[in-house]
Amino acid sequence: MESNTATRIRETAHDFIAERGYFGFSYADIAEAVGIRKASIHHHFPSKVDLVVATLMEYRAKLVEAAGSLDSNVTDPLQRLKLYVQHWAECVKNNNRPICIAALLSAELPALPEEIQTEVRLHFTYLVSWVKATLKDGVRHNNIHLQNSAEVEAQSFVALVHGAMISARALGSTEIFTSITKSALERIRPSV
Amino acid sequence: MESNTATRIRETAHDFIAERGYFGFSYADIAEAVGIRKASIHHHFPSKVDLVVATLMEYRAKLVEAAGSLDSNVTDPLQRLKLYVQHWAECVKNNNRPICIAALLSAELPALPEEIQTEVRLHFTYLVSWVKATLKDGVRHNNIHLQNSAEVEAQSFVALVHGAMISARALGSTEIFTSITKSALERIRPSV
DNA sequence: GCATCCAAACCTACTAGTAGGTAGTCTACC
DNA sequence: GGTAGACTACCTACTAGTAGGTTTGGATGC
Repeated sequence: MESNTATRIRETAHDFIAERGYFGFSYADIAEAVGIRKASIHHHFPSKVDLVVATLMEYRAKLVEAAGSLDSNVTDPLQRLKLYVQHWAECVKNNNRPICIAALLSAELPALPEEIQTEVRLHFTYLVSWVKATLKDGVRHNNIHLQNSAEVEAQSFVALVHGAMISARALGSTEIFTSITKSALERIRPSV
Repeated sequence: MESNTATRIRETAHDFIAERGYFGFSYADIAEAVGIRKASIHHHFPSKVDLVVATLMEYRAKLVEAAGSLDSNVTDPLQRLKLYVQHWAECVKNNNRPICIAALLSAELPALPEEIQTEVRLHFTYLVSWVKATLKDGVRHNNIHLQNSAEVEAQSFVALVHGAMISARALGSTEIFTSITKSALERIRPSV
């Protein structure tokens, strides 16, 4: 099992990536935030690539878990997407990792090491596939109404949420994130 | 008037920012790409902040010019938005600065110097206002159909385009950008 | 109960290399 | 002869990463 310190290092890395991207933080920054020495981070994560890959793997595992939990606990597919969006609205509002780190890392993707690129791609693939499955489930139950193929609608939904995070950060406005995503959810709601 | 070298430095900076973000490139990288020495860049742009601010100012000036040109040369508002999207589709396809640098910098905004944050915000404000005005113009001429307020629709449009750039980069697919934006334009087209 | 051993965790002190930035010099041209 | 633009040579601060020693907290043997 992963030690407490390793977890704290990983969580701090997540915080920094969400705030600054891959090149925007150093082992020294993490060492100071966690309250240990730089060399101790290397003990847990030999290289920066190892640390970021571990962070992304944990991040994706949490997504898979949360999505699975929604799937089995919330019967209404539209409601599942609403809860997904609501989660991010909370993050934006509280300025607590208000951006998906996979989306942020994707922005600087060509400059990132191959192993990290792979993890970022896996996150996008999974996220889109979950949204697509949820949309399809909604269509099947007459709970969601689509104007396009589930594939394109899922891609659009993911892109819109990521874009909304970025706009919210640019303009320092939680309101922007909530209004954009609210209107997106309204659009796929069946008109009774 | 700005010297040829200064322009080349600025253009190269734009390339690097679009590829790697603010922290992902150095004066040494630019010096090598342009074919001069590091110190010569400092002659034209004393600090990295100066360089990036100048790059963003030029970028915004180009946007204002292009938008003004569309406004006066293309009467059809929906067509203006189509051409805007098409411009980006070309960039994505040719891998030529395939991401809006304001959107990319916005992702790492909290870590950026104040002067750069200001320029990023100005870009977003202008872009949303132009899209909003174009949407309103389309509604007035029965050329565009909106389900929400022009403000929210403009915010959503900008967010969707930025998110589509990021998804395209993540999955290495031009196709994703075009299909997402195409469906967005279809949605605001009046159903005859 | 207590010495011994071991490994994980953490440390200090260091490396080579790179970051942004500066001082001062040379050259070409109006 | 002044200025723009480029240069060499340098600075300090920081980067990721390493070498090697110290502390810590069990498990084991007697």
